[in-house]
Amino acid sequence: MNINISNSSGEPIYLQIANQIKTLIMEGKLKEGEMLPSMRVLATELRISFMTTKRAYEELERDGFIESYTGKGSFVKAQNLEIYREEQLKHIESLLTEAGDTARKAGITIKELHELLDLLNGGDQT
Amino acid sequence: MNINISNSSGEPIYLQIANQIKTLIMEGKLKEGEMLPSMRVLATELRISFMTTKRAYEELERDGFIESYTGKGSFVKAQNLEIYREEQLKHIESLLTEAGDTARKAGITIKELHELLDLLNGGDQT
DNA sequence: GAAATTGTATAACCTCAATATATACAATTA
DNA sequence: TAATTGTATATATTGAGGTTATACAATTTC
Repeated sequence: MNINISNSSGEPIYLQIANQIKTLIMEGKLKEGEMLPSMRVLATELRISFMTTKRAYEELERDGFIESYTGKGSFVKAQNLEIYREEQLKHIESLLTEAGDTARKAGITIKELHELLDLLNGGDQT
Repeated sequence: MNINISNSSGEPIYLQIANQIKTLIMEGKLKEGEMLPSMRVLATELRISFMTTKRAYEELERDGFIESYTGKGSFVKAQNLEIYREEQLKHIESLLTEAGDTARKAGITIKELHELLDLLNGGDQT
Protein backbone atom coordinates (compact mmCIF):
# COMPACT_ATOMS: atom_id res chain seq x y z
CA MET A 1 0.00 0.00 0.00
CA ASN A 2 1.31 3.40 -0.94
CA ILE A 3 1.16 5.83 1.95
CA ASN A 4 3.21 9.00 2.06
CA ILE A 5 3.78 10.94 5.22
CA SER A 6 5.27 14.39 5.54
CA ASN A 7 6.71 15.90 8.66
CA SER A 8 6.34 19.45 7.38
CA SER A 9 2.65 19.26 6.56
CA GLY A 10 1.47 20.17 10.05
CA GLU A 11 -1.16 17.46 9.81
CA PRO A 12 -0.61 14.74 12.43
CA ILE A 13 0.84 11.51 11.08
CA TYR A 14 -2.07 9.37 12.22
CA LEU A 15 -4.47 11.60 10.32
CA GLN A 16 -2.33 11.60 7.20
CA ILE A 17 -2.45 7.82 7.23
CA ALA A 18 -6.13 7.60 8.03
CA ASN A 19 -7.10 10.12 5.37
CA GLN A 20 -5.03 8.51 2.67
CA ILE A 21 -6.55 5.13 3.42
CA LYS A 22 -10.00 6.69 3.44
CA THR A 23 -9.32 8.07 -0.01
CA LEU A 24 -8.09 4.71 -1.26
CA ILE A 25 -11.28 3.10 -0.01
CA MET A 26 -13.49 5.84 -1.43
CA GLU A 27 -11.77 5.49 -4.81
CA GLY A 28 -12.27 1.74 -4.77
CA LYS A 29 -8.56 0.98 -4.72
CA LEU A 30 -9.12 -0.84 -1.47
CA LYS A 31 -12.15 -3.08 -1.66
CA GLU A 32 -14.60 -4.55 0.78
CA GLY A 33 -13.11 -7.40 2.78
CA GLU A 34 -9.59 -6.64 1.70
CA MET A 35 -6.98 -6.89 4.43
CA LEU A 36 -4.93 -3.86 5.28
CA PRO A 37 -1.25 -4.17 6.11
CA SER A 38 -0.86 -5.05 9.77
CA MET A 39 -0.25 -2.11 12.08
CA ARG A 40 3.30 -3.24 12.74
CA VAL A 41 4.19 -3.87 9.11
CA LEU A 42 2.92 -0.48 8.05
CA ALA A 43 4.68 1.17 10.96
CA THR A 44 7.96 -0.44 10.00
CA GLU A 45 7.53 0.66 6.39
CA LEU A 46 6.89 4.23 7.44
CA ARG A 47 9.53 4.12 10.18
CA ILE A 48 7.18 5.23 12.92
CA SER A 49 5.85 3.68 16.09
CA PHE A 50 3.16 1.13 15.47
CA MET A 51 1.05 2.86 18.09
CA THR A 52 0.68 5.63 15.58
CA THR A 53 -0.58 3.27 12.90
CA LYS A 54 -2.91 1.85 15.53
CA ARG A 55 -4.19 5.36 16.15
CA ALA A 56 -4.81 5.76 12.43
CA TYR A 57 -6.66 2.45 12.24
CA GLU A 58 -8.73 3.38 15.28
CA GLU A 59 -9.74 6.53 13.46
CA LEU A 60 -10.78 4.48 10.44
CA GLU A 61 -12.67 2.05 12.63
CA ARG A 62 -14.43 4.84 14.46
CA ASP A 63 -15.51 6.26 11.13
CA GLY A 64 -16.81 2.92 9.94
CA PHE A 65 -14.29 2.29 7.20
CA ILE A 66 -12.57 -0.79 8.60
CA GLU A 67 -12.83 -3.44 11.28
CA SER A 68 -10.01 -5.00 13.26
CA TYR A 69 -9.78 -8.41 14.94
CA THR A 70 -7.08 -9.41 17.37
CA GLY A 71 -4.79 -11.99 15.85
CA LYS A 72 -6.37 -11.71 12.40
CA GLY A 73 -5.90 -8.22 11.06
CA SER A 74 -7.81 -5.21 9.81
CA PHE A 75 -10.28 -5.35 6.96
CA VAL A 76 -12.20 -2.92 4.79
CA LYS A 77 -15.89 -2.76 5.65
CA ALA A 78 -18.79 -2.34 3.26
CA GLN A 79 -21.25 0.61 3.20
CA ASN A 80 -18.47 3.12 3.28
CA LEU A 81 -19.99 5.55 0.82
CA GLU A 82 -23.26 5.72 2.69
CA ILE A 83 -21.61 6.09 6.07
CA TYR A 84 -19.28 8.74 4.72
CA ARG A 85 -22.19 10.69 3.31
CA GLU A 86 -24.02 10.51 6.61
CA GLU A 87 -21.03 11.83 8.47
CA GLN A 88 -20.47 14.68 6.10
CA LEU A 89 -24.14 15.46 6.39
CA LYS A 90 -23.85 15.74 10.15
CA HIS A 91 -20.88 18.02 9.78
CA ILE A 92 -22.79 20.17 7.34
CA GLU A 93 -25.74 20.31 9.70
CA SER A 94 -23.61 21.65 12.51
CA LEU A 95 -22.15 24.27 10.18
CA LEU A 96 -25.55 25.38 8.96
CA THR A 97 -26.95 25.47 12.47
CA GLU A 98 -24.14 27.70 13.61
CA ALA A 99 -24.62 29.89 10.56
CA GLY A 100 -28.30 30.19 11.42
CA ASP A 101 -27.64 31.04 15.04
CA THR A 102 -25.08 33.64 14.12
CA ALA A 103 -27.40 35.15 11.57
CA ARG A 104 -30.18 35.41 14.10
CA LYS A 105 -27.98 37.28 16.55
CA ALA A 106 -26.80 39.71 13.91
CA GLY A 107 -30.21 40.34 12.44
CA ILE A 108 -29.40 38.59 9.19
CA THR A 109 -32.35 36.86 7.60
CA ILE A 110 -32.53 33.26 6.47
CA LYS A 111 -33.26 34.58 3.02
CA GLU A 112 -29.92 36.36 2.97
CA LEU A 113 -28.32 33.12 4.06
CA HIS A 114 -29.74 31.38 1.02
CA GLU A 115 -28.45 34.12 -1.24
CA LEU A 116 -25.02 33.89 0.31
CA LEU A 117 -25.00 30.15 -0.09
CA ASP A 118 -25.58 30.48 -3.82
CA LEU A 119 -23.16 33.33 -4.16
CA LEU A 120 -20.37 31.44 -2.45
CA ASN A 121 -20.89 28.21 -4.30
CA GLY A 122 -21.34 29.33 -7.88
CA GLY A 123 -24.52 28.78 -9.83
CA ASP A 124 -23.31 25.81 -11.84
CA GLN A 125 -23.77 23.00 -9.34
CA THR A 126 -25.48 19.73 -10.09
CA MET B 1 -19.35 48.54 35.38
CA ASN B 2 -20.79 45.18 36.26
CA ILE B 3 -18.65 42.33 34.99
CA ASN B 4 -18.86 38.82 36.36
CA ILE B 5 -16.18 36.23 35.81
CA SER B 6 -16.39 32.55 36.56
CA ASN B 7 -13.48 30.22 36.94
CA SER B 8 -15.54 27.14 36.28
CA SER B 9 -17.04 28.26 33.00
CA GLY B 10 -14.18 27.01 30.86
CA GLU B 11 -14.35 30.21 28.86
CA PRO B 12 -11.13 32.21 29.18
CA ILE B 13 -11.36 35.24 31.45
CA TYR B 14 -10.36 37.72 28.77
CA LEU B 15 -13.18 36.47 26.56
CA GLN B 16 -15.71 36.58 29.36
CA ILE B 17 -14.85 40.22 29.89
CA ALA B 18 -14.79 41.11 26.21
CA ASN B 19 -18.08 39.40 25.51
CA GLN B 20 -19.87 41.02 28.45
CA ILE B 21 -18.66 44.44 27.38
CA LYS B 22 -19.70 43.71 23.81
CA THR B 23 -23.17 42.90 25.06
CA LEU B 24 -23.31 46.09 27.13
CA ILE B 25 -22.39 48.08 24.05
CA MET B 26 -24.83 46.26 21.80
CA GLU B 27 -27.60 46.85 24.31
CA GLY B 28 -26.79 50.55 24.48
CA LYS B 29 -25.83 50.42 28.15
CA LEU B 30 -22.40 51.69 27.16
CA LYS B 31 -22.68 54.54 24.71
CA GLU B 32 -20.49 56.02 22.02
CA GLY B 33 -17.62 58.05 23.44
CA GLU B 34 -18.12 56.74 26.95
CA MET B 35 -14.95 55.86 28.82
CA LEU B 36 -14.44 52.34 30.03
CA PRO B 37 -12.83 51.65 33.38
CA SER B 38 -9.07 51.71 33.02
CA MET B 39 -7.44 48.34 32.52
CA ARG B 40 -5.82 48.51 35.94
CA VAL B 41 -8.94 49.59 37.78
CA LEU B 42 -11.01 46.83 36.24
CA ALA B 43 -8.25 44.31 36.91
CA THR B 44 -8.14 45.32 40.57
CA GLU B 45 -11.91 45.04 40.88
CA LEU B 46 -11.86 41.56 39.37
CA ARG B 47 -8.71 40.57 41.23
CA ILE B 48 -6.83 39.50 38.13
CA SER B 49 -3.73 40.68 36.32
CA PHE B 50 -4.28 43.85 34.34
CA MET B 51 -2.64 42.13 31.37
CA THR B 52 -5.77 40.03 31.19
CA THR B 53 -8.01 43.09 31.06
CA LYS B 54 -5.65 44.47 28.44
CA ARG B 55 -6.13 41.28 26.46
CA ALA B 56 -9.88 41.74 26.71
CA TYR B 57 -9.68 45.34 25.57
CA GLU B 58 -7.42 44.33 22.68
CA GLU B 59 -10.09 41.91 21.63
CA LEU B 60 -12.68 44.67 21.75
CA GLU B 61 -10.41 47.00 19.81
CA ARG B 62 -9.68 44.36 17.19
CA ASP B 63 -13.40 43.88 16.76
CA GLY B 64 -14.00 47.60 16.39
CA PHE B 65 -15.95 48.18 19.59
CA ILE B 66 -13.57 50.47 21.40
CA GLU B 67 -10.42 52.56 20.95
CA SER B 68 -7.61 53.06 23.44
CA TYR B 69 -5.16 55.93 23.81
CA THR B 70 -2.04 55.81 25.96
CA GLY B 71 -2.42 58.06 28.97
CA LYS B 72 -6.08 58.81 28.27
CA GLY B 73 -8.10 55.64 28.45
CA SER B 74 -10.38 53.40 26.40
CA PHE B 75 -13.57 54.65 24.76
CA VAL B 76 -16.59 53.17 23.05
CA LYS B 77 -16.55 53.66 19.30
CA ALA B 78 -19.50 54.40 17.03
CA GLN B 79 -20.71 52.18 14.18
CA ASN B 80 -20.68 49.10 16.32
CA LEU B 81 -23.81 47.57 14.93
CA GLU B 82 -22.66 47.84 11.36
CA ILE B 83 -19.20 46.54 12.10
CA TYR B 84 -20.64 43.73 14.16
CA ARG B 85 -22.93 42.75 11.32
CA GLU B 86 -20.04 42.75 8.85
CA GLU B 87 -18.00 40.50 11.07
CA GLN B 88 -20.78 38.07 11.64
CA LEU B 89 -21.32 38.04 7.91
CA LYS B 90 -17.72 37.05 7.32
CA HIS B 91 -18.03 34.31 9.85
CA ILE B 92 -21.16 33.06 8.17
CA GLU B 93 -19.46 33.15 4.81
CA SER B 94 -16.67 30.92 6.02
CA LEU B 95 -19.19 28.49 7.47
CA LEU B 96 -21.21 28.35 4.29
CA THR B 97 -18.10 27.95 2.17
CA GLU B 98 -16.98 25.01 4.24
CA ALA B 99 -20.44 23.54 4.05
CA GLY B 100 -20.36 23.89 0.29
CA ASP B 101 -16.93 22.31 -0.02
CA THR B 102 -17.91 19.42 2.20
CA ALA B 103 -21.09 18.90 0.26
CA ARG B 104 -19.22 18.81 -3.02
CA LYS B 105 -16.86 16.11 -1.73
CA ALA B 106 -19.71 13.99 -0.47
CA GLY B 107 -21.87 14.36 -3.55
CA ILE B 108 -24.48 16.42 -1.77
CA THR B 109 -26.15 19.01 -3.95
CA ILE B 110 -26.48 22.70 -3.24
CA LYS B 111 -30.20 22.20 -3.44
CA GLU B 112 -30.06 19.78 -0.54
CA LEU B 113 -28.04 22.36 1.34
CA HIS B 114 -30.83 24.88 0.93
CA GLU B 115 -33.37 22.37 2.17
CA LEU B 116 -31.24 21.57 5.19
CA LEU B 117 -30.81 25.23 5.95
CA ASP B 118 -34.56 25.70 6.13
CA LEU B 119 -35.09 22.49 8.03
CA LEU B 120 -32.55 23.42 10.69
CA ASN B 121 -33.73 26.96 11.13
CA GLY B 122 -37.46 26.60 11.32
CA GLY B 123 -39.80 28.16 8.80
CA ASP B 124 -40.82 31.16 10.90
CA GLN B 125 -37.92 33.49 10.32
CA THR B 126 -38.20 37.13 9.36
C1' DG C 1 7.86 70.11 35.96
C1' DA C 2 6.76 66.13 39.11
C1' DA C 3 3.59 62.72 40.41
C1' DA C 4 -0.08 59.97 39.23
C1' DT C 5 -2.70 57.60 35.85
C1' DT C 6 -3.33 55.56 31.53
C1' DG C 7 -2.08 52.35 27.75
C1' DT C 8 2.02 49.54 25.33
C1' DA C 9 5.59 46.01 24.64
C1' DT C 10 8.36 42.10 25.70
C1' DA C 11 9.22 38.08 27.95
C1' DA C 12 8.33 34.44 31.14
C1' DC C 13 5.48 30.98 33.32
C1' DC C 14 1.80 27.53 33.70
C1' DT C 15 -1.34 24.38 32.19
C1' DC C 16 -3.52 21.28 29.30
C1' DA C 17 -4.64 18.77 25.28
C1' DA C 18 -2.79 16.49 21.36
C1' DT C 19 0.67 13.62 19.47
C1' DA C 20 3.81 9.97 19.47
C1' DT C 21 6.03 6.35 21.81
C1' DA C 22 7.36 2.00 24.75
C1' DT C 23 6.05 -2.00 26.86
C1' DA C 24 3.27 -5.61 28.54
C1' DC C 25 -0.90 -8.33 27.42
C1' DA C 26 -4.46 -11.27 24.66
C1' DA C 27 -6.19 -13.70 20.57
C1' DT C 28 -5.44 -16.02 16.30
C1' DT C 29 -2.74 -18.30 12.86
C1' DA C 30 0.77 -21.35 10.99
C1' DT D 1 4.50 -23.57 20.39
C1' DA D 2 6.34 -19.87 17.85
C1' DA D 3 5.08 -16.09 15.12
C1' DT D 4 1.83 -12.65 13.96
C1' DT D 5 -1.97 -9.74 14.85
C1' DG D 6 -4.63 -6.38 17.58
C1' DT D 7 -5.40 -4.27 22.63
C1' DA D 8 -4.49 -1.70 26.91
C1' DT D 9 -2.02 1.18 30.02
C1' DA D 10 1.39 4.33 31.02
C1' DT D 11 4.87 7.68 29.75
C1' DA D 12 7.37 11.41 27.38
C1' DT D 13 7.16 15.48 24.26
C1' DT D 14 5.54 19.24 22.20
C1' DG D 15 2.93 23.34 21.15
C1' DA D 16 -0.70 26.55 21.71
C1' DG D 17 -3.47 29.20 24.76
C1' DG D 18 -4.00 31.75 28.76
C1' DT D 19 -2.23 34.48 32.51
C1' DT D 20 1.07 37.09 34.73
C1' DA D 21 5.32 40.30 35.88
C1' DT D 22 7.96 43.98 34.75
C1' DA D 23 9.80 47.75 32.28
C1' DC D 24 8.49 51.50 29.10
C1' DA D 25 5.82 55.61 26.92
C1' DA D 26 2.11 59.14 26.67
C1' DT D 27 -1.22 62.01 28.91
C1' DT D 28 -3.36 64.21 32.70
C1' DT D 29 -3.38 66.54 37.13
C1' DC D 30 -1.65 69.41 40.47
